[in-house]
Amino acid sequence: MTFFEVAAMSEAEADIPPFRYTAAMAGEIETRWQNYWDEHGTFHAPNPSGPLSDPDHPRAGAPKLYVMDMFPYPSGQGLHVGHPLGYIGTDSYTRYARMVGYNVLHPMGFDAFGLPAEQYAVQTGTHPRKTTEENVERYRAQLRRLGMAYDNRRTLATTDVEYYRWTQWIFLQIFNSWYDPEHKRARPISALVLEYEKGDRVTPDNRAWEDLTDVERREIIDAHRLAYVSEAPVNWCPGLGTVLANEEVTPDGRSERGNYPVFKRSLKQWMMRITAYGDRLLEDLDGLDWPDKVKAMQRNWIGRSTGAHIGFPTAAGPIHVFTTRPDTIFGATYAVLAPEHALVDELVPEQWPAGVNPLWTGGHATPAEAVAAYRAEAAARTDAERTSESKEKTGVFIGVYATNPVNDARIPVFIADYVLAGYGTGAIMAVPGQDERDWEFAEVFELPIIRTVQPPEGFDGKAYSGDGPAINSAFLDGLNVDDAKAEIISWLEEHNYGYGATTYRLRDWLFSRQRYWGEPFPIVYDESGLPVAIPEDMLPVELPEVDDFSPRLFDPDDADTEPETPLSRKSDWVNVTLDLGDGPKQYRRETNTMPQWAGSCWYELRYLDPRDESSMVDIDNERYWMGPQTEGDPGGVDLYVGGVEHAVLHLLYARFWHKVLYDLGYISSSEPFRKLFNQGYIQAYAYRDGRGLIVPAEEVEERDGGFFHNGVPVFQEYGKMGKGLKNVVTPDEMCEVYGADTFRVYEMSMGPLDVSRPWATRAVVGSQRFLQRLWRLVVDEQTGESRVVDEETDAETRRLLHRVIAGVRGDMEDLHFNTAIAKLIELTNRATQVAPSREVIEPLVLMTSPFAPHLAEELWRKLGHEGSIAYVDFPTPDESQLVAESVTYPVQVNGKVRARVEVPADASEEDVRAAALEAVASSLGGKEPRKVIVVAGRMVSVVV
RNA sequence: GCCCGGGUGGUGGAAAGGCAGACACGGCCGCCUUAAAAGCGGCUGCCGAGAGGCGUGCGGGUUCGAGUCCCGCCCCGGGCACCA
Repeated sequence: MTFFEVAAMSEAEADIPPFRYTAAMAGEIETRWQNYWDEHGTFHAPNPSGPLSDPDHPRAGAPKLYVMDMFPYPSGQGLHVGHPLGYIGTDSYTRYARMVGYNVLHPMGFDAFGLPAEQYAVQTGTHPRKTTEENVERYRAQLRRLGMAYDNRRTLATTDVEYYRWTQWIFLQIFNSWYDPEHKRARPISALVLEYEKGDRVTPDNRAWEDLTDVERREIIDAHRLAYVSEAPVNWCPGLGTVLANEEVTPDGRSERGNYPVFKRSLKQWMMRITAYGDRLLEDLDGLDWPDKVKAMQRNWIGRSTGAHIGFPTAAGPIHVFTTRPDTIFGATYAVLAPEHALVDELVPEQWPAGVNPLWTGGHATPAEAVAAYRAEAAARTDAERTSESKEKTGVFIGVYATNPVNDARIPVFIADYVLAGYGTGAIMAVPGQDERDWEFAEVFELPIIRTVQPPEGFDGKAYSGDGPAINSAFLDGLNVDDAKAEIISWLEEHNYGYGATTYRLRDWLFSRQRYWGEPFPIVYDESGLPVAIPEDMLPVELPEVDDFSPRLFDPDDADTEPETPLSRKSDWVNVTLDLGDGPKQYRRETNTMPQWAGSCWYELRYLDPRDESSMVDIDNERYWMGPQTEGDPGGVDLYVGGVEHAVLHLLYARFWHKVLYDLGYISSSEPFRKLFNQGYIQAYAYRDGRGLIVPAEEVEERDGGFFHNGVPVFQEYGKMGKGLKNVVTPDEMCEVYGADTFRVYEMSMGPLDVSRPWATRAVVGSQRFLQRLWRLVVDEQTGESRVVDEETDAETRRLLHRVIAGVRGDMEDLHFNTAIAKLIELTNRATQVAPSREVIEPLVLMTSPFAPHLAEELWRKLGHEGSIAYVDFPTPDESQLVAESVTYPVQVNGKVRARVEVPADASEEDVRAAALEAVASSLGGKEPRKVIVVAGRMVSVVV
């Protein structure tokens, strides 16, 4: 028998009073109130205008509060108790906010495109839409059972045709825009066309615009679009049959999903020009109320570095390097290209130059052989080997010398795998004196080392990368690093050797996937092979029915394969006749679909105005809920709660789309999420037997400090809740055995919302006892009648009541739900010891309602009120009750507490001092105190 | 290696520089009960019979007073990592 069966049985068989707050009683109350809320639309939030406006709503025109959770992907497993932690947190917080007067918007939706439904479809033939919709319904039912106060009119799933219609519409806005670096914002592509037409902008080859063919013009324009097709190296994953974004590839070169090998291949794919927004995505982080950790991760991912591009002349043309330390150029004693660098083949000479150091040639007869051998060696090395810390620097001389433009020094050119093809220009000037990696390389290959920054006195390291005066650097000597940088950059620009530059680690976002279950692109191709946008009035482009949902899959290790999309096999859909303005013509549809991130890039906007059929969102509604509140405020959702795992991917993409829509004037906020909060995770113990097999966690007993399964010792481990570890506990089981309110209170009282913690079913009973005591304060368990009396409570209880009110309010504002609940328990425990006075019980019920809403509604009724508790004013503390009548001062002698004295709250400092000294007289042993410190209201400290 | 978090009873966790361990789980004792469960009440950081002493990862420091602030370490978790 499982824990839950035992618990359910003992309850059923127990001889309990007829009106006790049991799980069965809770279940009945909870269902009844969930129905009431639905029928009355209790949690509908009024918009200022449009179909969702409601001037008669109790919060119409009130200050607004927009709180959102990261919506879930509805998996086939349903929710476990870890999932709703954040949801219960935001639900409790928003229920509180509603009671203190806010017009609260708190919606919920589903991120429903994605791989699992598609993979299930491939295996079983079930349409992913069917699986997805069933899973969404299951999630909805589970969340409803927990009493979530969502505005259900605003719910959405990214797979709804009416939703992805607008996802496609946004794609078209991005496609039809370009980034104007002069105005530092996106502008309509038509403005760019106009510039070319007027001759304000020159074409790449300087020909006049009117002399270009239509196709040539389109190619020029397409090259500026924020969404564009490019033939570029992408991450091709044969095992998944699709390409992946950089963010979806792990550092060891495998797919984040499925852990298949990923290969760099040049393929034609859709890209989003997120790099154009690099500066703004970086700088605007400063104005966001986000965890520093997440900001740091985004900064790191964007990876902006400023420096210079510098040309180092060679016989075959200049080598362009990027450096963040142009000030050290006098110390550049060699140059390095990435092994794959395109210039290498052009540079390599027939013969080694005379007198070459044999160490540099790798023992090869000619430079060409040395290069080929090194390339083969580098390609065979895994990434892990390549970057392993202990690895000695490798490389090979390619037989040519470049010229250092500042002093005409002849410097050898190497290829080495410590220079990456994908960053900067794929080439560096090596300055061993100031760069640790270059120093190591220089030691291996016996290259000269010249310091150009004076290290501080006593510096005994090798490369010195800190600040200091320049040395050995001609006209830079004596300048500090920053000044030397500025000086050398203007010198380089003046002499045409280089220019100041900024590079980013951030790459453009690979936006197409070779999958079925995603948004189709609103794009067709004409006879020129160039993309043509589907007009907005022809949206949505619906996902067609197909027989085979899978892309073509390959041997995961076979890099030499080509993607084939599921939609491409549907030729009657791919080849289409459309009238796009110049009469019916034949077109070929785009057969890629959008990545799963697309739908979650803008859902915060659609919640605002889900029924708007003429626009994505009405800007008046957007301005009310998300607009900037003060000068310099970026606007956005007031509180966005979710896991830290989305720190880079989702949050960076969503910010990017939001900024494009802002630039184009569709919305008033420049950031989607003003405040971000990362909730912790609930994990659980799992158990393995002697053979290493997982046993069901709920069947394990703990005794004598050990764990046993059917009497056999097992070993405890800790991890994510999941089928694999056989340690899943579901909210449905919790509702069954304890009721939703108990479950909610338990999750909120376990600890602070942002801390991860282990699940402990057996501890849930503490929350149930709390709610049962609260219930008993109001309801006679034998008769079901109210026990509450109208007499005032005693003075001490009254002071506690107001202290609790003040404390709970503060805790709620700070999302400190665990301490708020502790205070409510304290008040409840006090209230059970005195007469059940309405003066105490009503505010107690109100304060408990954000956490245990069904129970609170029920008790509010029993206290004689009508309607819902949802919009009743939250209790306000009586300030006069917050000052105690008397204060107990601990008295310290030399830092140790030796006595306590109770004095009237208004006692003077002298009186407190006198009382304290008298109380510790014996501890002083007749010695005269050297110093007596009285901290008003706190304590007395005596020093002898 | 670098950048963030975090180390408090048997457990989850509380503590504007001011009584360390609120609240809860578990444990022990008691009431109720033929009995058990539920419920209710009491005790529960460690050492000590007690008086008392010791206690917030370790070592220093500032302070009348440090879990909290400063310096140097150790351990755990997360992120990044040859990014020029």
